[in-house]
Amino acid sequence: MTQDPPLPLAPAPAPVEAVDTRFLQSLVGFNARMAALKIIGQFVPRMAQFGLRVVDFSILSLIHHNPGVTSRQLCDALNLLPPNLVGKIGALERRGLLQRRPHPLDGRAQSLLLTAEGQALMREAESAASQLETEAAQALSAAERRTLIRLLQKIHGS
Amino acid sequence: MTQDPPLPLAPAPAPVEAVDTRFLQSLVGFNARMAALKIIGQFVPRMAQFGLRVVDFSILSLIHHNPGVTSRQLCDALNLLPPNLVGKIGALERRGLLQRRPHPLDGRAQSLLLTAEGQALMREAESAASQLETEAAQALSAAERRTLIRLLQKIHGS
DNA sequence: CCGATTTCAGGCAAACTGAAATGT
DNA sequence: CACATTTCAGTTTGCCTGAAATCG
Repeated sequence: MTQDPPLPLAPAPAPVEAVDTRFLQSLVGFNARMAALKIIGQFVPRMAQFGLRVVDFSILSLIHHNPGVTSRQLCDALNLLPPNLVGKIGALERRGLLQRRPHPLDGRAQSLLLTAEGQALMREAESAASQLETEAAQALSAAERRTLIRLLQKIHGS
Repeated sequence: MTQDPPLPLAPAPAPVEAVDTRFLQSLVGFNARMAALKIIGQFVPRMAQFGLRVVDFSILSLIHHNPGVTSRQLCDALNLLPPNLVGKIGALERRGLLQRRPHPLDGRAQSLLLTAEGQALMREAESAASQLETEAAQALSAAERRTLIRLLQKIHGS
């Protein structure tokens, strides 16, 4: 069983001056991922000022605007798995930012809501998020930003 | 040191019927991330048929269209760190999909190019990717898809 | 001598799987 | 009894930092 050494396929690969990314850039998924990484890259240090990760901000924001929401509902809205949410909720509770309460209708579930401290933190954090939004999408006009959000929602909301 | 039991802040949290996600949906980053996750979620099983992860597909696609490209150029184009790329390149080389060659101008770098097997695989994989693209963005017209890609590139290309 | 490219080694955080406890 | 919600334990994966080797 002699194994052939891999044959030289091209005579001599000329150095690549600029990488041609046209095929990948023709895919919506590639562009959406790159754009998300860029914006989130700017988002991370802002939220770090509040001691929050991006996912923590998402969780607290949903609880902020939906007092009494359950863990299951958060998992559905944020595309998280229940075991991953447990630790995050626990950490945020130990920091005194949210509370767990028995659910009024379903004894299995827990109602989540922000403490006064959590509400104060989220007012600042959401203000910072909205401000960052205008900077991150600085390359876009207001109309373009609205169009972009509408088209993105057509994808992940379908 | 008596620790106060967390005060009941709201009288009694009423059950949340539908989660209000309007604030998060006002952020470009949130929508871009959710859309990317949805599309990539459809992308993963397709690429698994070729034994490829999404990042492997991106790497092989760039080498396919840029024979002779270096690892450093791939890292810049795909937002990867060099230590993370080494193992992936090595695995793809052991599978016989690509080759490493000495760079003609820079002795530190390596020229990467696909083997005949790698080229055949990527012809099929890229065809599947293009086909999936039309299905994933089914909710969008051709004009909307072009607009979406253009706006996303305005963000991650700036 | 300094910087860039590639590579390896170790540590850290996040993800999924499986299963148990509780309640519908 | 079947199912849903929450939680815990174990495993795996991936990402990042630090440093070595090679070369410009």
